[in-house]
Amino acid sequence: MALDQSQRTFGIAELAREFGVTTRAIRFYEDKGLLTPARDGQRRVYSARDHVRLRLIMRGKRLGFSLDEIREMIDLYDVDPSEVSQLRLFVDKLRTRRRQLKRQQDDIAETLAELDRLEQQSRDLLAEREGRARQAS
Amino acid sequence: MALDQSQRTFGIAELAREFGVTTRAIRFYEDKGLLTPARDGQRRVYSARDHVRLRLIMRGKRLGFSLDEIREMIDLYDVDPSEVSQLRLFVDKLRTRRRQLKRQQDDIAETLAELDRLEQQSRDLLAEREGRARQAS
DNA sequence: CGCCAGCTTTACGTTTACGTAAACGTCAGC
DNA sequence: GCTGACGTTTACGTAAACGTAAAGCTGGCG
Repeated sequence: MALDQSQRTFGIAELAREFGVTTRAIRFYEDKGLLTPARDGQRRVYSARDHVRLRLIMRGKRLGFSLDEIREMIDLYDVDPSEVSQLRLFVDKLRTRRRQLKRQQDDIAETLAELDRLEQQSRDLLAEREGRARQAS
Repeated sequence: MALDQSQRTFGIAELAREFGVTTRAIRFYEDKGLLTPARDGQRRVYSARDHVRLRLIMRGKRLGFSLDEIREMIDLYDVDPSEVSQLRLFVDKLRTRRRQLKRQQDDIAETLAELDRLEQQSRDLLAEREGRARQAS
């Protein structure tokens, strides 16, 4: 019952610093419906929920999703479970997203394997040159 | 010594069909230096190497990389191992790319975990409603 | 020969995701 | 009461990744 951390609010510059984006970007996300901060006069006040959402946005961006796709994903967290038909559609979206992410996992695995191969190759080459350099000295 | 599959060539429309992109996109990748097809008169002729490169391009796109980044990654396969300093720089790029990919792995793992949670939640809700529906009948 | 399918170049248009500048409000501190 | 830090809206600019005509070559087929 003490001070509840989840009740904190944030300023726009504060969020910008924490997540390494510009305030312009944060306002842009609001325009696109990804964030809906409260107002104190005309200043934006961000809740803990907005904070979470911004984290989700950044994660989505790192995965290469468009802001539209990210909004879809974020909105999944706020789905209203009252309508069954909506719930089925919701589960369907989950599946689609899951397939996409699994494909990304596979793509990453392949790429990492190739990077390993390339690194081993160049490591060998460097060692070989080191060896020859020692021979020549 | 029989017919070597790796010596095949491809037309632009053929590649477009196989990878599900437009010919416009393929030409665009050429403009950006990602592909360098040979010419037969003024027609483009794509080698097996170009075919591989296009596959790498598509994979990079699925991972959300920009064409510039993809070109950097692709060029890693063609690095000239003659200069040691270049080789060290090369290894450095490998590390950078690897870190980025590992971060993506983590992001995907987190997201998939949340999707699991959401799906379980909605599954429970649907089951509950099914139960109530049976009760009511 | 005409014509179509498939390729070519050139060039302007479009969407996404912000950057950047202008012009103004507001509050703390000297 | 002015300055400076921080915030606001409005609006034009821009880079990336193509889309979409427009207009022309070119090989084969009936």
